[in-house]
Amino acid sequence: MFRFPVSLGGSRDETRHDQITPLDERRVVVGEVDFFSDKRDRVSRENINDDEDDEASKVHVKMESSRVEDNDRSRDVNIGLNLLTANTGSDGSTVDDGLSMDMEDKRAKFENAQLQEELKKMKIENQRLREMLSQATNNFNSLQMQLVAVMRQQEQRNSSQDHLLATEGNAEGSKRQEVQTMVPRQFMDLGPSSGAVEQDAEVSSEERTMLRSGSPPLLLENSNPRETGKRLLGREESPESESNAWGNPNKVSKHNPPSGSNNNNNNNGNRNLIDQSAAEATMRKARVSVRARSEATMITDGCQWRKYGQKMAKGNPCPRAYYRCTMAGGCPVRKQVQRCAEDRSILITTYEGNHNHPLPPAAMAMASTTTAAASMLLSGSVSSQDNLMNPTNLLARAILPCSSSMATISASAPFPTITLDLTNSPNGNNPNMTTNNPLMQFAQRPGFNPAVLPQVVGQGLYYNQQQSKFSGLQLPAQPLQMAATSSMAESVSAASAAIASDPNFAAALAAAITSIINGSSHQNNNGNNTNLATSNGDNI
DNA sequence: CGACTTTGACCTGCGC
DNA sequence: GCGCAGGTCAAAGTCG
Repeated sequence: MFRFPVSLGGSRDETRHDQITPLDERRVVVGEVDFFSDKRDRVSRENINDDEDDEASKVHVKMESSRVEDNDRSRDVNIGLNLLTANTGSDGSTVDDGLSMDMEDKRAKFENAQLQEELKKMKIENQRLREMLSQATNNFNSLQMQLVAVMRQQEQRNSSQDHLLATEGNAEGSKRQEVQTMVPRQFMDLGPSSGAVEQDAEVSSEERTMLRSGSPPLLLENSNPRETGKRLLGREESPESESNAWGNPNKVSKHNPPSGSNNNNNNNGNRNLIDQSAAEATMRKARVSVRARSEATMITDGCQWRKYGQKMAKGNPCPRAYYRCTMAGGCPVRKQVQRCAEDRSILITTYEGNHNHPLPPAAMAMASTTTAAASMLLSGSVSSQDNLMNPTNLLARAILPCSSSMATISASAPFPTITLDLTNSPNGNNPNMTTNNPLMQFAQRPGFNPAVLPQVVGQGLYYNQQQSKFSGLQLPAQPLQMAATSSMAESVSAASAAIASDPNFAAALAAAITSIINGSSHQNNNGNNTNLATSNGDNI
């Protein structure tokens, strides 16, 4: 009995090519015809390429010499020519002066062609370097602008602090500043902690041992009362309460302040808790939006979803669908799916929340992507495009080592949202992305399934998340470090090379992303280590 | 029969 | 205070 492959969508041709059964002879004929036509196409394409090459050399040779036909022949036998010139045997004995002149001529033309090839390569390389330079310049400008913004913020903070000092006293003001500076850190802690089950399932045993033996949480918490509240709050949250919080963010803002005011008569404590609840609310509202071209109604991300609502959004003729994760009861993760109003082939999927249950690898990847993106989004103090250039934003650097147009952070949206745009085409506005961004190289492969990319991204980001987790817990990140590449540029080129050479694009991409992230995390770990130094001083 | 989708009603925040 | 828009709920319908 033979089972015929059933394709429930996607390209049928692939399965037909792969699985041909003896009873399938009629289809084999079709397959053979198709294959032949492919092959013929390929052959003809190669011929065309050869012709193009010949055309190029012809053009060149025409400038050098009028004997075009010889050039064609020399192109055809250029390897043989080398052998002939090296061979002074029997053939050589019959060569007269006229023929040797002809051979020399051919050799010269061959060398010309080689030089032409090298020149072409150099031009391409030159162009690439120029593009990299312009991007580096852009990055530099962005960083410079960000630095200015940060300095301005610092100034504003100082001025407001002075005001506080005048009104509330020194201690109050300094504590307030500390709270402000701690908020991003808290975000980094919150993300992983909220998905504790999922995280723990993936952390290796050694890492867990390190977590427990290296720095007992209670010790840390007791030693640093400022962080105690935050950590306890982050960890003691039951999935149910979190689910409620995610389900209705407004409830958070309603419920949390009274609890804070009940527990603390101290103004400082109140402020801390209010800040915490606000920060948590912000974290929970953080969203990761993925734009991808897809005809399907939904991106398959490995999770089970249940639709719980549909609404017509203003300004978009396509309805917005609301889904809830049903892989575990009370999972707070939700997603919205909507087609783009301008281009209906673009599917916009917006995720929010962290899963509270173990996930299959594919789903885990997407979950890691959203969590990491949310952490990245909220770990920075500024919600702007410039923030993407912050070296600590691993996601940004992992996804856009060379370009900032693939992901954007929206500060104007009601919730902080990071958008991963996978819809840019090679013919789009930013051709640099295709040449320098390994993700885009992958995304633009024929037959690329947009649903796969977030998963692959997630695989890489997952390691990021782990590192964020550790850094959030004030643990040394060095044991997790792998051999870091010397620079981002090397990582990118290595990634490109890996993808280009490996037929298994998914595996190659995973390797590439890992290498990129290693490069990033190396830089980031340096940053973390500086944090570590200060926080260790507090904690120990 | 259970899981899922559909769809109208309801709740909440926000701007005027 | 009112209306609007976004988001959620829950009853009814559908499907395997």
